[in-house]
Amino acid sequence: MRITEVANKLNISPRAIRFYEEKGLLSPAKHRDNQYRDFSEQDVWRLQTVISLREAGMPIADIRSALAGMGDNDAGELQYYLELQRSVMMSEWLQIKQVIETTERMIALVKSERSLPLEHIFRLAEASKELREHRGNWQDKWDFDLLASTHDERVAENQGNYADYDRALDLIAERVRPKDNELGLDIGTGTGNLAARFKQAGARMSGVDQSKEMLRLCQVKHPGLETRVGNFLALPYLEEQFDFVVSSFAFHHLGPEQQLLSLDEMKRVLKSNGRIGIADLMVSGIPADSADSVASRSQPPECIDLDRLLPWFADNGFRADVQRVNEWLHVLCAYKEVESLD
DNA sequence: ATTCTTACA
DNA sequence: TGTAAGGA
Repeated sequence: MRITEVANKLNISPRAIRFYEEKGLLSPAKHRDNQYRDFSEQDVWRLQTVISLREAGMPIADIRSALAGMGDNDAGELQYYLELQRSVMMSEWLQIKQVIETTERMIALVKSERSLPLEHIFRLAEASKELREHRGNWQDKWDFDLLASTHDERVAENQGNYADYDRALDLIAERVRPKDNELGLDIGTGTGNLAARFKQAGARMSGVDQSKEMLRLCQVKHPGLETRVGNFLALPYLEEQFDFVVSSFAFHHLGPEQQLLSLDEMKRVLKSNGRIGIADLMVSGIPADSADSVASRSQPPECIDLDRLLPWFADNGFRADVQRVNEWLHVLCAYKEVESLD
């Protein structure tokens, strides 16, 4: 196929194709006499991959390394990158939604009073700045795969805590009480240990993880789970999809602010009467003069501060209760508060 | 008529 | 990446 034909079929300009070639993303054969490019099916397929990844906002340089990692015509790898694309688009969509919301508030302000507070303008500016910078966030997602290969070993090493780990997973399943055919989401599902418990109880489970390697292992262990590559702060699902959202030993990886954002995300994908269950390392009542006492406390490297988390549940109409498994390990369950009609 | 390369916006 | 120019 000649370049114009390919360009028309893929809806891009010939110039773009030559540009990608110049950047080392393609290397179509060229005719001996006239130097006309001749695109094989494989070339076209590869080019389509480039286009898809570009549309997801991936920089040329990253596409090059991604393509280097996968052979030609590798559908499995492409699926992963397309899932990554969905994940990124979801996250951009959320940010756009925020910009729309602040814009609407500004419109309302301009309507009522004619003044427009300066701080709102700044807020809008920062929001769109984040949106622009977001296209550079691909790099973060690469590193997680390095951890994945080690994951199984680390879990195996954790035998000391394994009893409690298992007990916590049982406990969370017991508290959330999945019913037959309910839809559930496991965030940071890893190799699917927690999700599998809920699936056995009759629920239809989806699992999100940042690492494709992790999900690959998960698919092998639990073929019945639907898995998606995604971020805790931008779950790759639409609103009100799930009856419950659960997570184990993943939440503490987030910073304090991110934990709250993540709860917002959980609420977004939850149905109106949805439940939340979290099993993780948690502490409460850290003394105000924390500097000394925290240092003196023994183990927790990263830990969830319940005093920060619990107010969120109250503010968002959840009734939360915490059950202690051991000194650090807790199980937090939250149910939608039922309006009392008296 | 098409495509190619190169330079520049 | 788009556009323009000059050649094959």
